[in-house]
Amino acid sequence: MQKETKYIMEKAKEEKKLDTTTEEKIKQAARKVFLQKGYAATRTRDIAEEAGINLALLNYYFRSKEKLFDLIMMETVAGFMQTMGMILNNEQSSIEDKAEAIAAHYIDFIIQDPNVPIFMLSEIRNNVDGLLEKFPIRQLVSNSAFFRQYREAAEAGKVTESNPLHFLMNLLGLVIFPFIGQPMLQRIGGMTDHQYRNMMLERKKLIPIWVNAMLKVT
Amino acid sequence: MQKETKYIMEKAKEEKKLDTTTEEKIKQAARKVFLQKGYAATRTRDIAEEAGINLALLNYYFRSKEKLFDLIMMETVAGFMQTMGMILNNEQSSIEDKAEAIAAHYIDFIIQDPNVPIFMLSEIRNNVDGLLEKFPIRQLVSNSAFFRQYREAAEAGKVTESNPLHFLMNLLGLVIFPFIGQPMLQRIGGMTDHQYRNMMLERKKLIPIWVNAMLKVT
DNA sequence: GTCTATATACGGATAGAC
DNA sequence: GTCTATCCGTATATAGAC
Repeated sequence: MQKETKYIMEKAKEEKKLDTTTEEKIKQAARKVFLQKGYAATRTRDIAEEAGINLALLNYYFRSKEKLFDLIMMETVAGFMQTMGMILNNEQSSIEDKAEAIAAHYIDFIIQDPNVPIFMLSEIRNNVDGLLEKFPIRQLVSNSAFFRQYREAAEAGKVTESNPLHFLMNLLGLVIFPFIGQPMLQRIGGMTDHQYRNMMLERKKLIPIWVNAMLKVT
Repeated sequence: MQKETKYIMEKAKEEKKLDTTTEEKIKQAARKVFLQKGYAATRTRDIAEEAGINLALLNYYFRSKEKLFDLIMMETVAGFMQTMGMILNNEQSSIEDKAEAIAAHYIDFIIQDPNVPIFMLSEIRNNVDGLLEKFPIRQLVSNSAFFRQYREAAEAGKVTESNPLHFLMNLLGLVIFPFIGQPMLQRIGGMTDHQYRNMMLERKKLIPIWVNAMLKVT
């Protein structure tokens, strides 16, 4: 009876309070600091302070700064790619639908977590070694329903540029660049954070229109 | 007579040999390493080694790592903005001409120095304090001939989206994003460096067509 | 101006008490 | 699991000889 009570309490601790676990607090703090400052510029002490824990606990739970970073990086890239794969491989939706879905999803996504793009792109540049190799990019993207649909449309003369990679980089550029260029672009526009955010939300409707127009021109 | 000879020699040293000066060698090395790895990840020893000079000379000429970085950063941003200002403030050229000029110039420019965009954008993110404040952005961009022309065209119903900032961020996104996303995009396409470079060169012609199409749609 | 040697500080990581 | 105290490598910067 006493044993059973103890067991239940431990289970509750593991499952219900998972978000307030020390380990989890460290991970969340690490995510915040790493995404803000990048790997090289963050000190393990910053993370400990942000998490409100003792520095030694970071090494106790995650062994090293690098291992903790790799974990955060993997989760972040995975979180980013997952939806991409879902959308691009939807056999039911058209090319236009997919573009709209990507714009809508990623604009909302990045507004929630604005540092994700610049973080991923600048860390991948250094981590040339083999971070991307751990993700099934060719399966998820190159061999996607989208790429097949696009090639078919090009052969049928329904789109004018035959390379689907141009289309994908255009779409992602229109969605992502305004966020990574925000410090500069917002200053050019003389806008508040709120105004800039609204402009990004506008683009959920505008980008599908623009990319559809791009599909039809010589 | 002796004085004059000495003067001539010093002048020659200053003007002709300027590129092989120790000071200049350090600057060039610093530029290379900073742009590749970012401020936090570069060590002054890396720069000294790259320049083939003694570490102490770096501090002798530039006082500190941070001062040297600030110099490189300022020159890089200035070099980037200068042509932008020239193109946007050309009273003779049309909106379409300007888009074409920007695409052509910056694609060539970034191919020569591929790290410039991700370097600028990721360092500006940290340097929130006041790097951009040192540049006359509003004068160069917000009050440019381009912004005026665009607003006039919008009023005359010749372009469908009335905010020139949308147009500018679209154009820059189409030009710049494929470079900062290269590690990911090149992998998706399964391309060699050479093939990717050719694709970027293609875009000098394609981007003007695309942005013109975007100008005309609802 | 350029070198060697070194001061000084900082950051990652661990030992060991509780 | 969590803390304090500390070790140790490394990075910036300078002192001082040449």
